[in-house]
Amino acid sequence: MTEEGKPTFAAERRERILELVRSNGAMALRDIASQVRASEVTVRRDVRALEAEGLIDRRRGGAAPPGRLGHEQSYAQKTRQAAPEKLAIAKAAAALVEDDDAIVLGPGSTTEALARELMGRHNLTVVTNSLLVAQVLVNAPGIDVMVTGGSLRGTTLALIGSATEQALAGIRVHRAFLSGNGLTVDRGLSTPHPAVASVDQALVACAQETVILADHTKIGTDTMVQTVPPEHINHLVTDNHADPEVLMTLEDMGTTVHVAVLENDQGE
Amino acid sequence: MTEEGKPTFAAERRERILELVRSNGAMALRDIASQVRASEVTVRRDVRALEAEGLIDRRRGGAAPPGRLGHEQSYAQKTRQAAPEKLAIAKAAAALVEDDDAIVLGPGSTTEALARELMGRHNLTVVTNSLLVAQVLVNAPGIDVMVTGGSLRGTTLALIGSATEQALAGIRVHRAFLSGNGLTVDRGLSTPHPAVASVDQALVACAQETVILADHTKIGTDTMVQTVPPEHINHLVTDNHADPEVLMTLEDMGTTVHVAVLENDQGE
DNA sequence: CACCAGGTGATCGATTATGATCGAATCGCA
DNA sequence: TGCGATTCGATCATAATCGATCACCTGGTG
Repeated sequence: MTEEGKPTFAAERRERILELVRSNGAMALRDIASQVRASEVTVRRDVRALEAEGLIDRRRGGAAPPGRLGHEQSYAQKTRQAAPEKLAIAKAAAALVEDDDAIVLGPGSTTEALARELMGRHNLTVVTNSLLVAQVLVNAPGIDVMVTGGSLRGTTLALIGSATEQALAGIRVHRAFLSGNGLTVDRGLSTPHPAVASVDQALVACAQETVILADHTKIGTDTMVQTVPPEHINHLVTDNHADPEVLMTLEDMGTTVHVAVLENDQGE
Repeated sequence: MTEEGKPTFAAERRERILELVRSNGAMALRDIASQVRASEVTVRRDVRALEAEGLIDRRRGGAAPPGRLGHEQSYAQKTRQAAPEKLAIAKAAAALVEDDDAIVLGPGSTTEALARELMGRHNLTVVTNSLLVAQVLVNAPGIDVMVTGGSLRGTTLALIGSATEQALAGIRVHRAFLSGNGLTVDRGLSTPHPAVASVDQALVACAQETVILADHTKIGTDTMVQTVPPEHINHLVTDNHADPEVLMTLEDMGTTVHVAVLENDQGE
């Protein structure tokens, strides 16, 4: 040694490591060690210290700049988490669908779950503006899927806009299954998005009966635009955590309420 | 020179896999492995982990972007067929799309690849009857996706039927990009399915210009129903394995022929 | 001069990532 | 429907790295 003109103090060496990693991206511990003329053990100690300060990301075999791995949760994962209630509701709602029926399925993870429950049905015609629903049913042998046209909305994979409403204009089906964002006794079903609301109304308009799928988190919530007034709701399918008072009031207004019971009920 | 100073940490490798799959669409496990210089076993583990996070869709033989709209059965077949050619064709065809354009994209894996190439465009309006294409473009920020209505055809995830044609009736766009099953000098573009043919004609009818995407395996093949007569084909994009005689004949008939050249023929 | 303190390097189990292999399951094709 | 081929999952083997402990070196201090 002593070849080094610089007495490599610890702090100085760490600065150098930081610079190296910042400019080179991920680096192997070995390479860092050779660059700063220190043993791997020492560099490992340094990197560990830098990691504690949040200045670096440590990983097996080396180090990398921090913050690179921002894994965002995907839509698919979100739907998986609230699954049990939605599944129960979907199973209950499936009882309202008969063979040889023609129905409308709106967008939403609950209706998507309902679609999955319908897979084995025979001679069913399903009209939907949800690409998710369409995809679920595309391989079901006994089911005809009709997709409405429209502008594709990225967040929900639903079709909306005037083209959607036009496509729905000529269609008449038995029941429409919808799942909005909020449901109250006063204002019925509501959604925060005006264009979605408009389409929801069109979906309802082409069915003889309207079925709302709403888990308890949605009941009592009101959002911006009303889509279905309470007196137009023929059926409501919800879970057993919903407020019984609300349900009774709705029944008084003529809605048939179906309560899906969760089997393994985690207490609260 | 991009030497292998890259340490290839697990986290970086997974990021790379994500990017690969996101930009290339469905990929075979083997190809991913060779791209990231890791064994298939390792890639399988990575893909499994990514799937658990909901960031990727795993399927037999490979991985695909999440979002559920998949080519389940046709996946293996399609990815193996002529992936590099299709990619090259798609890249070439992308040159025919300008910003602020309005175009029609038909169904098919080649048009789907084209859709992927268009991801970065601004102010683009894309009309399609393919749910696959719609799915690809749904997350592109600068692109409006209009989906035609219609009956969902399971094998290709395309919308067909009179509803589709009706939805297209009121639409006028600059160019239509189609990819049929066969293309000959005598009969132009053809497809084995009558209903698909009818929709293809409607797609062409609402565009000022028609662009056909066809790799060499399709050229010279004739199938049941003619969809686009040769004199209506304004542009043909194909690869450099196509029969030059056919191309010249088409050019004599007024078609502008674009030949995509394969750059890297790796690992096949 | 002896001793201590901080930093550094070396060594040794323990842990981890990776790759190979084999039975099982699945797919494609006839 | 059955068969060959492919792919998957699981287990094991290997190699690399990690964490911890110890030894050493250097400089300061009583």
